[in-house]
Amino acid sequence: MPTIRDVADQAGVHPSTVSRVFSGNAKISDETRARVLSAAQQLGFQPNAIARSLSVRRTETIAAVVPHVFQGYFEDAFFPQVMSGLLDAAYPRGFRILLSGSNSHADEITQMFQILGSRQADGIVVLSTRLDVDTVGALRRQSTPFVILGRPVAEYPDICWVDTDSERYTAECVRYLINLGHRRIAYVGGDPEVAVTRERQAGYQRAMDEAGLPVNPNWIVYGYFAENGGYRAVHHIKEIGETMPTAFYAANDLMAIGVMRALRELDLCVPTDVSVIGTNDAPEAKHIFPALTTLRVPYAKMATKAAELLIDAILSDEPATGKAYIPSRLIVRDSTAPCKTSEV
Amino acid sequence: MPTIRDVADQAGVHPSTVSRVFSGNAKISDETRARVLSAAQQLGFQPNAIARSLSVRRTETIAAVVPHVFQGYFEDAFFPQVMSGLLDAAYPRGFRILLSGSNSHADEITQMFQILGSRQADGIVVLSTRLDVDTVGALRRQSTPFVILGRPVAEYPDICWVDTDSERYTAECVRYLINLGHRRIAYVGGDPEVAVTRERQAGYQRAMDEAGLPVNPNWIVYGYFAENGGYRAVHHIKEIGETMPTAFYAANDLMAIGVMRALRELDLCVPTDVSVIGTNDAPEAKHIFPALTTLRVPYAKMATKAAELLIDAILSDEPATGKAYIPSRLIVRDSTAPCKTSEV
DNA sequence: CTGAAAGCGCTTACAG
DNA sequence: CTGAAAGCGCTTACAG
Repeated sequence: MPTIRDVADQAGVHPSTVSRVFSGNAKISDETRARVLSAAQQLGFQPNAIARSLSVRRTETIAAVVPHVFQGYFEDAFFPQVMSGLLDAAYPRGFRILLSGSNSHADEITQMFQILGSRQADGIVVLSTRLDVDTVGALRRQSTPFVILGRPVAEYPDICWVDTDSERYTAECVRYLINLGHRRIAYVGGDPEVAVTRERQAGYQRAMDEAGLPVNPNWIVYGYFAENGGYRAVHHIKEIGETMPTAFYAANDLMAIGVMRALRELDLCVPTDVSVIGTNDAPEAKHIFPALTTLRVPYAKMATKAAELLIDAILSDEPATGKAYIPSRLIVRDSTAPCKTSEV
Repeated sequence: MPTIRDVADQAGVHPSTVSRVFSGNAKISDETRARVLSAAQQLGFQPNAIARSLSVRRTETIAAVVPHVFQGYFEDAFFPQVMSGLLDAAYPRGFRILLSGSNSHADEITQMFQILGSRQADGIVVLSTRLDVDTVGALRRQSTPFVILGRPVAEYPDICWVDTDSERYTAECVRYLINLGHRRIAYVGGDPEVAVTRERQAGYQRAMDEAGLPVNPNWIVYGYFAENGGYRAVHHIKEIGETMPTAFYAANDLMAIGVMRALRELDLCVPTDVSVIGTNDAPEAKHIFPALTTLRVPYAKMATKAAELLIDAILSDEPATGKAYIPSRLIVRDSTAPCKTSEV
């Protein structure tokens, strides 16, 4: 491949001049520019991005490491929406996305620090939700900017994150059910180790408390974000001899779909007998029967905002700052209806 | 950030020695290695990947440009499956994925050649299905390895691609319907500009021809891969006064879902009155009612194979070669049944 | 506006 | 096994 030196020779100028016409911002006479450009054209020259990166200490790349996760991760709405959002922010700013895989949660962290330490990217958006205090602390101690998608459990003043207010919006969902007359409402959470599971649970608890409704511990079940987990949650409640709740809030749509499958087996009709609300507004939510009422979480927007904050930080040569909540929205479809009965 | 030189000073050795302990393959005395490692540890040194890349002329990165596509692209199975497949191949080989956006089909090509020409990655997997002869020709003329996901229309002997045999597997689907007794079968294609649309149509035609069944041109409709497109296909057939086919093959699941929605409006029951086969086995296919019989296209496997061929080429310093078809598989669920009537 | 030189942080062939 | 030097292909402060 031709280098800047080949072009310089061909055009009869110094390599630095060639560099100047390609980096754009320097003053170059029209005549010189034309000579350089035509020489470059003839030789098929394109500047080597790696050499440029080394010199300017910027790669115009932001990184993300893809979490090591449950089977079906790539069937969920989260990943593609996040990618879409990152590209939306990066592309118009001339940045690209560098993706790394990982094969365990520990390796995920390793990969992050690898990319950061080896300066393979100018910044990183952290997709992992399970950052412990150590990891966040280590992230702050290094100098490459980062922003976390999801509020980390440890609150540092100077950390940058973007999230949706899970507690608040789950509370809104549960309030919606309560306003429909439901009093026995179940919460089907994801992995209890994950922060968002606890946040949503807190929202559920809050809405129930505010309405003065008792929460039966048996109504709180963890389905680990799997269809099967939602399915089993219903059967679990049934098996321990509990009266069936008249409404379920599930922390993702897959689990909500599992809940509906189990209810069908028990000859309980959705929404006539039981109401169900899911979370995420996955593609299947609107195609399922009955169409699923769900809390739409704006992953793409969150990722866009995260990438914007990150790129701003990179361009200004400062650590990323700012904390942002992006609103979620309840999408009412056909899986929710007024409660038939009013006894507790 | 500390450099190799800082570590060398600290350890009292030459920078080249530090380089050798970090690049791994050189013989270094245990004592020297220990000194270097401890110096590196103290300083928090990690080798700069960009400097290394410039020196060894390898980035350990493969690129892909995300096509500029219809709204809903990121809700489809294609993109996440491909990403998953690329990561599956790249990660264990120590490669990362570099992603670029694009804002038009032309720009997609531009971005590709940008990445290739600027050597920002060691190779590229081409996701675009609309490569014309010029583009493929230009790709061959440059020296960075590439592999195309999807067989390009122009057949070059030395080009590397991975695909599924769309014609063959669509023919199998149609044959399955024919064996169920269906004789009036409609084909709902995607964008007729896209090669796969024509390949599947050829498969449809072939299966019909082999069975000696007439193909009514009115049964061939293009739904542009959208739910609405499938929906309109059915109404279109109805409106022009055509007898309704007893079976539909749709080139993706979204369109199949649209077909089912339209049939429901016409009070035609799936599968009792009409059978429907979709394509891709999108996540919603198994959750929809009735569960959709569909041709599962192994995008993840295709992408893995593509990335493997690409990385092999990179490591051997040769252009990528080989052509591979990955088998698709018909997943029979509840949207297909024997034909009630046997008149044509 | 253009040239000459030093530098970005590594690697590696060549000596010893 | 280790050092000294040249090189990977750019950029940019310094002169003029």
